[in-house]
Amino acid sequence: MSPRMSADDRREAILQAAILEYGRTGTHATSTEVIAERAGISQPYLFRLFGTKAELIAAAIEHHTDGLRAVFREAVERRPEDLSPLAAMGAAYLELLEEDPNDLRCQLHTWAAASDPAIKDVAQRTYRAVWDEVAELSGESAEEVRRFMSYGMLLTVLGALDLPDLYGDPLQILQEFS
Amino acid sequence: MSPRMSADDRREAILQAAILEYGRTGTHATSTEVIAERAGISQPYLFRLFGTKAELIAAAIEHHTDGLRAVFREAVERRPEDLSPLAAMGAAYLELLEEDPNDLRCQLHTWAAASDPAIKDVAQRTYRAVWDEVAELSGESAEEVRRFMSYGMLLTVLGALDLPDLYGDPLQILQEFS
DNA sequence: GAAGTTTGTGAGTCATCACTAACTTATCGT
DNA sequence: ACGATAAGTTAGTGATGACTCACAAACTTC
Repeated sequence: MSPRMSADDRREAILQAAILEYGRTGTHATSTEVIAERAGISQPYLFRLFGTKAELIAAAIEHHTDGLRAVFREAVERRPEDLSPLAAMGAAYLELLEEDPNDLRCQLHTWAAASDPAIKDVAQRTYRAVWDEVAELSGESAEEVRRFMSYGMLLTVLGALDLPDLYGDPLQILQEFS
Repeated sequence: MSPRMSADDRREAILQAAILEYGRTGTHATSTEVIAERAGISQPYLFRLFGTKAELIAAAIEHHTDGLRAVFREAVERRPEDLSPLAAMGAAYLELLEEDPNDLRCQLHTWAAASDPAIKDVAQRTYRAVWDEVAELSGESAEEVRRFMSYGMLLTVLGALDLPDLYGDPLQILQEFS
């Protein structure tokens, strides 16, 4: 009757659905029901594939971070010659934010939920992974990387709050890294 | 039998309890039950005083922001002569973070939950209030204020994630604002 | 000291949610 | 064709949580 999928493909579909809903509402306000619905399966099957909700969320966070790192890598690889790696990553991040404000809200939810032991580990690991990736791709000093990350945090928060006017002119900020 | 309190005092006590629990676990993972328990009253009475959970949380957020702004104001007023207002506020923020990491996590939860219409308004208003307060107390340019806020965001996130090593030497950062 | 007001509680309701058990149905190797 | 396995569902269960109702006990006022 219904078209079937390999378990791996289905897991992938579920992760995408989970990231979407997680970005909108965070761990505790997101039911496994709505994730399953968005993924096009019944809710019990989700538990068969991921065991518990906590494991699903952890996997979704990890998956989301992988995506972000890939975006950074591609941005640096495909940047025009006159652009610094940091400026390229900054521009890519800005684009992500404009495309879908809920996507980057995933990170905010993860950081906030880091006091929950079920999240803390993934939260720390993924954040450090992004930081390290930025450091490596840019090749800049620790201070410069920190400055970049701090503007990233600001952007993320202002994006989540929908207060773009406080950010002033994004392009001006980007130029600081070029 | 039990010692009584004026409704206003009780409201204040509940708000403090709410802030504490909210900082630990966020809106949806915090039950009105545990807030009531911490405030020393029954859970139904909490609803009598605040109407709904959403209103209670909104009030708690507002209250928490008032506290933060007061800390900034006092830090600036009582600073030694050779310290800039921004450096004084930065030092005060660092102290807050060391005293109680959960306290500043309130903000993270609020920003993340801003996609919820019940929170969005308070989230925007309180964030802008802090920003404006910093701008006014410091008297610095928009760019400098933004730089300060961005380091604040970074600090908040690293504090919540318990990754102090990524912050490098906090004092070095503070000197950038002196 | 009684009437009225304010502070408070105990017991319950209804919805939601993470998770399970038992049962189908498609797909694939042989 | 057929048995095995992998993909999927329906119908629950027990716990929790926001919120209500009816009632009790403390202050206040005259």
